[in-house]
Amino acid sequence: MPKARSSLTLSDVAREAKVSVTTASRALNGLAEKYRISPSTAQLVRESAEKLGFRPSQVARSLRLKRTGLLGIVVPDLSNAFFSSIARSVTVSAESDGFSAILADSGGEVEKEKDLIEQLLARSVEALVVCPVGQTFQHLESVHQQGLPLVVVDRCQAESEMIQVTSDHIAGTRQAIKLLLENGHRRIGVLQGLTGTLPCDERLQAVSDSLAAAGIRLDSSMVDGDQFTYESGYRSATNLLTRHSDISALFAMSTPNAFGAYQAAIELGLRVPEDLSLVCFDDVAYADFMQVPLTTVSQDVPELGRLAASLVAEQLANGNCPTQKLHRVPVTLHTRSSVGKMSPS
Amino acid sequence: MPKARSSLTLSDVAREAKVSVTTASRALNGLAEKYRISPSTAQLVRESAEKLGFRPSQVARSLRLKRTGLLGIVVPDLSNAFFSSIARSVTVSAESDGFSAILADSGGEVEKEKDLIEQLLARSVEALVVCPVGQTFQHLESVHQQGLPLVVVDRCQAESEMIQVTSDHIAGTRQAIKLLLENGHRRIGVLQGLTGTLPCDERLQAVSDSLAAAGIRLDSSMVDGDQFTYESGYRSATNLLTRHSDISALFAMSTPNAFGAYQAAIELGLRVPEDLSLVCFDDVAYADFMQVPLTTVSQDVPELGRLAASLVAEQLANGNCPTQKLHRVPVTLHTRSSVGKMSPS
DNA sequence: CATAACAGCACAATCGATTGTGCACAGCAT
DNA sequence: ATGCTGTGCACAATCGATTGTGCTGTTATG
Repeated sequence: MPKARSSLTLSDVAREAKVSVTTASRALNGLAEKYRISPSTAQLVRESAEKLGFRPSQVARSLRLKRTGLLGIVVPDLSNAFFSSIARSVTVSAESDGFSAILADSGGEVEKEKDLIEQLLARSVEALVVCPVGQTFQHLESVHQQGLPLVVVDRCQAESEMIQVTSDHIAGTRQAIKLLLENGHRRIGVLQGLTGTLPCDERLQAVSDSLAAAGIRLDSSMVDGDQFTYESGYRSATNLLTRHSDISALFAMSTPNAFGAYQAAIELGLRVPEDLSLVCFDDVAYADFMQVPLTTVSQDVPELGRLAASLVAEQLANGNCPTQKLHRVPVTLHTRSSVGKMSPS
Repeated sequence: MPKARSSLTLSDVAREAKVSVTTASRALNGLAEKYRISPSTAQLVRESAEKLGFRPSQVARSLRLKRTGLLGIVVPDLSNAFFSSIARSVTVSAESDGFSAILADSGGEVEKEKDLIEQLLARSVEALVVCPVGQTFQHLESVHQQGLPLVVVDRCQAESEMIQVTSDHIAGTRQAIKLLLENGHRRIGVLQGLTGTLPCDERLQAVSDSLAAAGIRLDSSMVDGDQFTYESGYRSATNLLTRHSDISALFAMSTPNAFGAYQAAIELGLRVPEDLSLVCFDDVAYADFMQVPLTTVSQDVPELGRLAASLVAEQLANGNCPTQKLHRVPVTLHTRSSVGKMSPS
């Protein structure tokens, strides 16, 4: 019965096998041949280790080998399905590469994020996957310049040498706006997420460009909101819809934004999609069971995580940066019933 | 400009300040008085450290101090909102206690779970929070007996000396069944989750007891399913509803189970709640925006995590086990519209 | 003037594992 | 009998930080 006492060290195994720690170490690490340990001795060591239930201290190995086998993940909010899904794919990938993942939740605060990254560096993580709060990047650039493998996910920074992964916000937004235009909508409002972040900025720009291509100018009074939250969606939708009674469609930058808008519409006596069409970025769980199944531009979230993990693995293996810096993951338009044809007024 | 080169050690700081490593260590750890380091020297050391951007190696400290400041968390599926929410509260609590959390995803496989726990032990985590797959506990008992602070969450084991946290499944189930009975339902089917787990078993027993108290016997043919998944819910609901055409209500053990059942009902031409009432354990995001807002028994998931974290903290602080072993967190019945009155046939 | 008393700091061992190198002994040839 | 080649294993340094104890110089006291 291998009672793994926590204080079981290699020297215990060595004593049991009546050999030196050196020999024990080599036998257990499969270096018997290289260091001419006789097969019988090696076998004896392995049996002793097994018998005692020995498990080498990763702390000691880490110190000696300068390899911790640790990966750091920082996300703004683990209770958000988007981030927990990323955390999951990164964690699982890391595990299959023999790494363990330290997960940290920044709560959406930049200062906390900096703090957590410092802590992770102090723990000698070998790589870092960060979903940054997204409005400052200095601390991340600095990590990158120190040569630590780093992958930024989702809220990237335009113009950077860092390895980054995010969705194809522009293509996704274009598809959504195209759908609205095809259904006759000309007065389209935008519910923004956290401003200053790349996903938000790119989507807004793409809305503007798509509309411009159709000869429509996106007035800034048609844009509102500043968070990816339900509350922000509710407030900004209320603002837009009361300010412009002719708005026939809303483009929401997140699912919570969209539900906030939906609630606002209900309270204003507007029916979806009859009086107001709604499209949003990010998918909804059980969308088909909603009162009004939302048309969405869904991101391939697991793929974002997997790609991030494989980019980390690549850097760890090759020791150098991949040449491509900014990686885009395709998105998918899910057409459901929240978009209606504009009634000829 | 504190360029934190990864290979910056205490001896670099010592050299910069022209003192010994010993003195540098003591100055930086606030032990200046205890070891009679002059205030000016201490100040000098601190400034040198600051100037160089020194960050002590946690690996080396861990080895020397036998304290890693690491906490292990194991969950079956991080992409499941229930577990990611638990992971979040545990992680956040750990962070505020100066710990870092290593998160591991067992994918619902017992063998993987064992493996991951072994790895965490090898990394010298100081405590473990585990949401086990839930059908075997030997490996967990063994960890507990080794004296490592361990808290089991959700799928507990009845009759154990381990510290465990779970919801009050019995009270929750009673409320749900009471609601159904009050609405005149007598033929109630049960959609089971993973059998052999405490949540599943307790809920089933509670259904049986509640019905018995009303003079109704729960026949085993009224119970079906074996997973907490959508598919299991769909299959078992289809089975039950085709087998017993007189079933007027279903008690589902999870949200996915309930949605599977809802889909099955639709396909069988049954309306909810007119033809079939539906209650489930676990809450739904945006429940009010569903076609049929589900009546649920919602668990206080963040509280499960917080309680687990505080039980860990207590063990870490006192070095001894809390006297109460099995902790129950209250649940809340959310009455929505998926339960209807039984029409007098 | 001598010596105790104390302030201020450094030496060296330690945590547990890894690794370059050296030592002892066997077998073989000269 | 001496030297040489291998085989099989152990010594000791190392990773970076912590800590009990010892050493040096200054000041105070008799």
